Amino acid sequence: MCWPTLSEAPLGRSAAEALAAVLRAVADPARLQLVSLIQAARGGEACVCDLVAPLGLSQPTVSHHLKVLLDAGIVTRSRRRNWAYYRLVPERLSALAQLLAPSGDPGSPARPAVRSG
Amino acid sequence: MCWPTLSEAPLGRSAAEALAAVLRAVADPARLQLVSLIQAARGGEACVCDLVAPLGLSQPTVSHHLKVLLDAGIVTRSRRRNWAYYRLVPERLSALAQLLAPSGDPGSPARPAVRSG
DNA sequence: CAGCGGCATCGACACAGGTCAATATAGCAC
DNA sequence: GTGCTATATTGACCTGTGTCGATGCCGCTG
Repeated sequence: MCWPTLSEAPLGRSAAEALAAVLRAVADPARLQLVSLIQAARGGEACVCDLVAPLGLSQPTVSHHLKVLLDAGIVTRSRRRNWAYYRLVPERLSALAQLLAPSGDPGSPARPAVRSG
Repeated sequence: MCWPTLSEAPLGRSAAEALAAVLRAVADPARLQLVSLIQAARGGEACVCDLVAPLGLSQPTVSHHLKVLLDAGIVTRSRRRNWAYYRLVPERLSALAQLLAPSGDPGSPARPAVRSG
């Protein structure tokens, strides 16, 4: 998927809503911890049973957060035996990062202020 | 400000909440449009009167969204005459992007999956 | 077949947050 | 001073959502 350029044209309403929907998926402490835990997990994947304890939330709540991340395309799910393994989609996070700061350089702003009028 | 590494150690609760607070500031369609409009504005700054019409929201609502961005450090405010001029802080957005995808390369994931799981 | 473990869904609750109308504040013109 | 313009704040409403307990579904075990 290719989002419609945060910093080029003045973002339309629907484009802004689509981008905001994905950002809202990661704008939650529990889901940020889930992303961090999944990424740090051995093999780059983790099942729900390994995620409930570190978060200190109930199992249904963890499942809910994982579904939000799944619907946003941040993670993928694969069922093996009785367990559901979640895995990150790094391209999605990279694409999101690109939209926030296309240049990616903290030292060279994408749009420097005009200095001589 | 330096946030505590999304993808290294398994993010603690308070660290996740701090990061989520800043992400929540930009995870809103109106505020994304504001960021886009301010960045595209001449001189890199815009006053409230120029932002109300494109957003199609009331003036108090636009002021509210600008305050959220201001409190999150996404924009700065400077008053001249009767107008309040808002300007982006590109470092803040870049720092946020770095946290989401430290590598920044969509083609080279930060943590490749081990194959002998 | 019955039983059990892992995960998802449902229903309900409480709180956060986006929106507006009304009002307040600050600076300029007269 | 009064009045006007630009912006910020307040109060209220209503939707969205994070949370849990209870329950349902699925696959494995015996």
